[in-house]
Amino acid sequence: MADAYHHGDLRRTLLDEAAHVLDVQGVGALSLRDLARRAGVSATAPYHHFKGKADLVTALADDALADLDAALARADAEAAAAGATPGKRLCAIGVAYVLFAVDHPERFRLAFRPEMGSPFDDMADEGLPEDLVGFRQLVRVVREVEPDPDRQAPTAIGAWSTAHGLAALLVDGPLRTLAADRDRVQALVGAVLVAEAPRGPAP
Amino acid sequence: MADAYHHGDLRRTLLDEAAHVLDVQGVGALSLRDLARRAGVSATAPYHHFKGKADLVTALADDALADLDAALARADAEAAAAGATPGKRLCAIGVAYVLFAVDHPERFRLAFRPEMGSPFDDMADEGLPEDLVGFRQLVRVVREVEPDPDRQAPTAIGAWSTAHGLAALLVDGPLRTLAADRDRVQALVGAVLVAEAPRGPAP
DNA sequence: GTACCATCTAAGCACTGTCAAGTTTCACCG
DNA sequence: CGGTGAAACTTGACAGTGCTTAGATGGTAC
Repeated sequence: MADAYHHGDLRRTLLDEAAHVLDVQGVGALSLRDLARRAGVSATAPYHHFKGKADLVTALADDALADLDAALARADAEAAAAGATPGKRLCAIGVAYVLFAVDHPERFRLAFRPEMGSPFDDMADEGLPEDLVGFRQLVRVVREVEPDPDRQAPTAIGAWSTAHGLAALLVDGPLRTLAADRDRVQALVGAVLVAEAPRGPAP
Repeated sequence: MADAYHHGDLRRTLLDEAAHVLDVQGVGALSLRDLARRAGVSATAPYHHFKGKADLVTALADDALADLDAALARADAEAAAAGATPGKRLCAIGVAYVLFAVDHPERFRLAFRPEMGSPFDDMADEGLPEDLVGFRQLVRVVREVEPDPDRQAPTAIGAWSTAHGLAALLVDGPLRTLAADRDRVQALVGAVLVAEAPRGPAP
């Protein structure tokens, strides 16, 4: 079955191996040949499953974005189950966003790094790929927090921007030294999100 | 003077050429050998001015960050000269931040991309390299907007996060399609920054 | 004038992504 | 059961990369 030829599911194996390399060594360490070696196949075997390196990396980025998305959806669902107000749910999503970035910096980076193709390349007119549950929930929650329809878009983009920016500054920017201390990160995220929260109906 | 040997200022030439390649072809297209070729020197000449590729790219990232910083400082100075309130100045800095990212996406990306070394590697305890004028001005303006000392840090980080996040989403994220339309970007930035502005003393 | 030293060159290694052509194996159809 | 076509994989090769080691060059200070 896994007898050299007809490996079984080489595509999946390559992606899994790539995810592992990504997490422990970073994007720069990704090499098709190395991945092939790890999977026990020849150097050119991956070309039967991906158009090239860029294609593989894009698939990996898709997975990474899906992971982030799942984390957001989970956080919102938990908050909702606990009976949180829309404001608190928005906050929970933001915290989950930043914590995901801090916990999986390489995955987070890759999701938003289009140097060889990006998950956002195929976008609907609405501005979001269809299958991003967590983000759709964000938009929905914003709609509850912000009653004025004209201000919903800026509010949603603003909330996302703040969370994303904070995550980026913690992962790649000048706040990097803080990222090691998870408790401090959580406190900081809370403080920032509260300070920047939209002025919707009080919680 | 520029007679093959003792090129004159190879280091500067290489960085300039690199900046050009960066702007028109992206980080991925940067290659030491190519840069050497463009400068008309042998493939290994750059190694007498940089420890390696990572070192050159880091220097380039430093330059990029300095450019961004200068843009911020300029924007704030102009706003201040026009007699803007602290709130408006903060907004002007934010707009300048996002517009810089949209106008020079590759430079912006590189400044916050530590794959081969980052401008933030040598950081003071305060959390910022000393020579970042624009950012120091940001902090100063925040101090005027937010009187409560305990909330100044979160407010400053929040403002920075929002601007940075919005910039990142416009450059690398799902808002990429908007980035082409500069007017729309400007409007969006205004709307978002107003929505997320700290609730300091009214303007 | 000569010794020094920063600057540059030349040759070579190990590695990469990718292409072209050949080989193996499986699934299906008579 | 035997054959056939296609998918999965291999071999071999090419151009390009970063980087190291060893040598050539030329301005500068004694």
